[in-house]
Amino acid sequence: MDDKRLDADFYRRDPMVVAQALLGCRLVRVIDGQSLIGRIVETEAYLGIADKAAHTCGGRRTARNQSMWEAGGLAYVYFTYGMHHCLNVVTQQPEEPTAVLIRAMEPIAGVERMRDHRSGKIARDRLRATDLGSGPAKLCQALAIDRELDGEDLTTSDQLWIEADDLPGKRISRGPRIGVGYAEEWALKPLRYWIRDHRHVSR
DNA sequence: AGAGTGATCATG
DNA sequence: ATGATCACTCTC
Repeated sequence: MDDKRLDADFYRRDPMVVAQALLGCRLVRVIDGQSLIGRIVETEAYLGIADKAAHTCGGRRTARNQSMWEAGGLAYVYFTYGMHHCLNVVTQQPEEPTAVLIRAMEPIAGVERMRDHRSGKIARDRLRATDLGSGPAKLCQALAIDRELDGEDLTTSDQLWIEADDLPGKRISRGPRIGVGYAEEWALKPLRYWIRDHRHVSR
């Protein structure tokens, strides 16, 4: 039953490769014995020390970003803007601090529980299907992902992992990453990937 | 287009 | 200690 779980070899590759390979895969979050599942439809690659948009730019190593310095296959969850969490998967080898940001998902299972988690920000009856996973902080809220899951090993965890899957006939688009305007020449590099024309992509 | 929000980090 | 920043979201 676990044969589709992505293993360490999947994650220990170039983040640009992993970012594209993750499109269509299933993100699984188990909470209180219930499985919440979303299909990944949008990602961004962060290329490490040289990447001026990455948290590890210039070799920065802090308490927050420590997970990015570990081996590929861990979760890197960070907190920002005083209220939002975002989920990354760590890629490559230890001391190669690269990662892929999960930017959007299509809710697949446990949708009512996701709505519960998202209610409060938006009144429950105003929540549309695309309000559950069409952004990195929205999907973390829907899946109840916070810093407690930072450093979680996605290859062995019973709370959070990713399974191989595909969307037959999907087309991949790419473009500049969102929200990294400060990153100078790195701001415009096409390191954001998404499934073309998919409803649940952000923006 | 602007506000909200507080952990995080570089500075000193 | 302090101040600036922020891989975002919501509402206007």
